Amino acid sequence: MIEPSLVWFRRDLRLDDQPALTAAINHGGPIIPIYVSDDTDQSDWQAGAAGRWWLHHSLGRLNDQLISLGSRLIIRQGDILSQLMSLIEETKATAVFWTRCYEPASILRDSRVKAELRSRSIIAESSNGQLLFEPWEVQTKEGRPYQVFTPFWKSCLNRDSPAMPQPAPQWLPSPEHWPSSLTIDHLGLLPTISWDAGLKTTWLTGANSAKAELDRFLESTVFEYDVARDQPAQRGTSMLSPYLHFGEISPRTIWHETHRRVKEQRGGRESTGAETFIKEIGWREFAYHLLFHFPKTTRQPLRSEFSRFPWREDAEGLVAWQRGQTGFPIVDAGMRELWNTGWMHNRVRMIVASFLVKDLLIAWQRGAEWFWDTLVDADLASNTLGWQWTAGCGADAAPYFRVFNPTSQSEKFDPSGEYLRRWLPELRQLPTDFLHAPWLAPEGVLAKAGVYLGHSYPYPIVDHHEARLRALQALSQIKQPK
DNA sequence: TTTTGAGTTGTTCGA
DNA sequence: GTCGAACAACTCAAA
Repeated sequence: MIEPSLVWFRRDLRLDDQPALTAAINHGGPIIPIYVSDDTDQSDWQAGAAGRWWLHHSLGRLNDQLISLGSRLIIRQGDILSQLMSLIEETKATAVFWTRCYEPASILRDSRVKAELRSRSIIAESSNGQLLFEPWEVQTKEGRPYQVFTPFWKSCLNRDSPAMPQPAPQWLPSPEHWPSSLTIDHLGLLPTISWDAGLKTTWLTGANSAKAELDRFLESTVFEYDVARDQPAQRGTSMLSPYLHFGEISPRTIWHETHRRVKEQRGGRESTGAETFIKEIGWREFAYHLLFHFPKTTRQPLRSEFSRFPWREDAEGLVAWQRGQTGFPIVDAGMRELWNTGWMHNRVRMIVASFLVKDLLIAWQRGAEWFWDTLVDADLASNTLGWQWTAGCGADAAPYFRVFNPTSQSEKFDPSGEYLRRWLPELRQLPTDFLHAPWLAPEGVLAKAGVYLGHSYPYPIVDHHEARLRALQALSQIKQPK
């Protein structure tokens, strides 16, 4: 008889394309799925409030799925290694399988856990279920990590296609006796004051919902993706980011399903939309590649000259930005969408980020921290890449002169003002001509729409024209002397 | 070693 | 209103 093995779930909350689970099945013997919440962990970048909310619900969905296979999820809390050891002792398990995480703190923790387990003659195996390509496998001809996306992605596409996803098992062998388990509620992942109403109405968590969302997207949206993804009022993006972050869907599934659907519906004809979409998955890969090779970039600029950039301390500006009270409708709409739903449209993320970093000259790290706490898809790799890119201090840095104009971005990507009206009820009555820049509206128009600048909606907290010049000036300051 | 081409998402200005 | 050029210079990756 083969002793049980533990399948240690972390950010791979699914049962299909789940190599850790496959490894346990192949190993033989009963399988004990576990989740350990480490409340002793002091490392940087603990899951933020929105991410914890998502995790709570997703653990429930994973448990549901396991129950339907005759299994269940065992929940523990405490130091990882001691919890694993106590489970091993209790269940007589001789093997632990898990899917790799790539955050610097996770790598450190997992390699210690692996070494400790092996030193106790426990089988400890990790596998890749979260990325199309391992960060260390993709390298330049000189054997170095890539720092520019295009050659990185070209090199990825020249490699063998990612493996086909494995279907979920039909049934899981269970132990005679289950070890004790906490309830998910016990982990205290939900907020104590209920600010999560908007999250509840926006999201269905879990692997089944992820699959449904992918199907919806691949039905037709993906073929318009290259254009529609820039319209925040539309549902033109996949909205798969939180599922990807928690591993409720795997990038391999997205990759193969997308290619399959393009073949099916387009008979092999190329689809710019689908290609652009897969490229976005490529950006996620690139973010992990960079985080793996440059772990300090979560706090420090990749381009070192930016460590002397003259960022401003501006507590008031930061709060106005966080609360969606900057007086720039597109910025405020985005920040309120974020606060309400735990998500923000990609185009708007760029606009609000550019505004914080360039118009307010507030350090990108402050923005990254806010996103980290409020996004349900908060992902250390993507968040770091995104903010460094916007600030111009990261890989593929934006040219110094690329400063988003919030008004023209708004007019260009939300021409009808539908997105603005959705999130800014106090501006709903304004004619579209003045909606993107209410401070330019005549008194009479504002009064008729019930808008009282400085009262019902703020005046712009900066003059964008001046702020742009100030940002360009600040950037010129850090240019290499001579 | 040196050279060459290229680099996610923009804005403004002037013709 | 539309269009092309200018906006720094640098670094990366590959030949």
